Amino acid sequence: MRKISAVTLFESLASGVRLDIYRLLVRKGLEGRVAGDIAAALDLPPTNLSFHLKAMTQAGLLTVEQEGRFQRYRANLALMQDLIAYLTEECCAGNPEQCAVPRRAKGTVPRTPSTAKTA
Amino acid sequence: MRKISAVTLFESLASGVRLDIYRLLVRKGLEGRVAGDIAAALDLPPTNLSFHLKAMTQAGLLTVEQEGRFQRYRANLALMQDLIAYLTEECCAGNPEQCAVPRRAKGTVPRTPSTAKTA
DNA sequence: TCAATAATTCAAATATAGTTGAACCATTGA
DNA sequence: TCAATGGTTCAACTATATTTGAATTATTGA
Repeated sequence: MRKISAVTLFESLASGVRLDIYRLLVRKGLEGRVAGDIAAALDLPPTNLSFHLKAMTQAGLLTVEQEGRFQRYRANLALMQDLIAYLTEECCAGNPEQCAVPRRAKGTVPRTPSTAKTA
Repeated sequence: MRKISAVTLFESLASGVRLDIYRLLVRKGLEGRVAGDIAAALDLPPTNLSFHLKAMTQAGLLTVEQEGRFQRYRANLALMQDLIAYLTEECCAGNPEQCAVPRRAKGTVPRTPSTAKTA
């Protein structure tokens, strides 16, 4: 993960509206939700929702798939794993004994094949 | 973790400058760094650094301790654990088998006693 | 005591992000 | 075919964040 994408990802979560969108989609997992449902759930005007969904999708935090005239959005969980790894990379460099952060090799994602990067 | 603090934390990381500061301090672990060293390392004017350090400290992402006329800043690693847990709370609700996120009970931090919340 | 050092606060300026309604494009079903 | 539906884009506006230099506070060491 490069710095620019990390900043973009944090920007994607640094607003109440976008954090709500993300958490809603995390809860829904692979099912995701179509834009209209998200708008209804969060009581957002469609133009505003679209603005945020676009930003989040461009950041890679969400994926989108067309279903007829609906757009289905899903949270990209794998990318969140990468972001966490980036943040804690080199944590307590040289002093692993003082480090509270559970680490995993860079770029790996545990278990399921269902969250491959789709952005 | 409440939504308000999560948003504040993400805002704290949603800028190149602040992300650099945070990562620098994560690398330094318990040692941390004094403000002047951070300014030198990142080539920032002191007023601007101070602005960002204040925001990050108020968000709880950093802790600060006075040492004579120096201010020593450290990354609050425990809080980052909480933030990650908040994000993935209820991930894939009802469908844990499709969930790629490794989870831990809310509010817990693994291993070391050295990262107790100090903010 | 007092000049030097470390860092912060303040106010003004610039830059960036968020919101809105109107207009638009694509898909569907009658 | 074409009106209805789902969603996005655009342009204008509002709101918020970032940066800067000057002034300020606190601590230290001579």
